[in-house]
Amino acid sequence: MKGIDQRVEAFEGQLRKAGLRMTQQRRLILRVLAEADDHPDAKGIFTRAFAHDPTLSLSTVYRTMKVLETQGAIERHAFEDGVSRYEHADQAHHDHLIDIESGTVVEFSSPEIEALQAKIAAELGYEIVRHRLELYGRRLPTAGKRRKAQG
Amino acid sequence: MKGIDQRVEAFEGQLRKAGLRMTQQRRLILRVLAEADDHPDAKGIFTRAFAHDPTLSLSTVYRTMKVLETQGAIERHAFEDGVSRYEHADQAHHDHLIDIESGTVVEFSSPEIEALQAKIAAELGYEIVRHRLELYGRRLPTAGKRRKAQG
DNA sequence: CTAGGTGCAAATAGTTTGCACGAAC
DNA sequence: GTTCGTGCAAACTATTTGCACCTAG
Repeated sequence: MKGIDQRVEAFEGQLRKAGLRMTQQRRLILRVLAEADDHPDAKGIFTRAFAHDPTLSLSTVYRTMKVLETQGAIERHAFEDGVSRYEHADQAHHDHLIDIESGTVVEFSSPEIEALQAKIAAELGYEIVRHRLELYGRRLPTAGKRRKAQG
Repeated sequence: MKGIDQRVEAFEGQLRKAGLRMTQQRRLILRVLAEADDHPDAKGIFTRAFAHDPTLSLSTVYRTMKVLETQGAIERHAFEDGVSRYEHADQAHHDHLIDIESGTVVEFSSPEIEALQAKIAAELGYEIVRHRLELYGRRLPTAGKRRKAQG
């Protein structure tokens, strides 16, 4: 897991490399994204950034998100609630499990599932460009000690 | 695969059982849905139905879709384009592969993937209520003869 | 008859865009 | 000094809703 500052620098590097300007607004939004460990939507990002710069506008957030998505610096997800949610893309690919009661998003990854997806697609005559896998579930009433699946 | 009329009757039965009225508009929308072998959005359904009854309104389509979804008679999907797309639910569960060039939607199902999903969720302490799996791909340049995966 | 359904228009919610001004390079 | 980016307000798209009228049961 990268540190916040490294992540902001990485974002900045991506923008510069693409010949884009590093404005105060973008720097601020980048920092908010780097600090986020959840999947905020545009308004959420705006709210957090607005606290540091009350002149920021929501349009700028949307425009910045679009730029960053194009650069591949962030990923946009559209969960069931209909709004676009974002997360920085400096991490390994993963899918999401959404707690239907609390809205909590848990990340996981499964190479086995990925492999099966590729196989199925190939059988249908397709090559997968990207995919979306979301599990919507309810917390199991367990005694305790569970840990994060990874692998 | 059920016939169109049987499907319309099934829809009608579901509505009646729920104590809801069978109006001309609903009958028409039901027929459009029963005849659809794709995944139309509200406007698409409206357009097809409107051809048979120019007094129909888009609001009625939306309201009807909501009722049908509540009854479990149809399924609503939100693919990447952002709009809600619908399909009748009188078929076995399946997921979708979307051709990113043509927009064509191919259906498939994989018990292996479903099993893995359940396993992963359980490891995270969750029970799956529903899920969403969409593959976005490009057609492979093949010589020919491929068939629908089903397994 | 009368509760539920419909059409229309207006309201929402999320997101995008035109324009004039300001800032990064 | 140019060009790109920003704020604001207005536009847009998908969907929902209030209201008066209509119709299925």
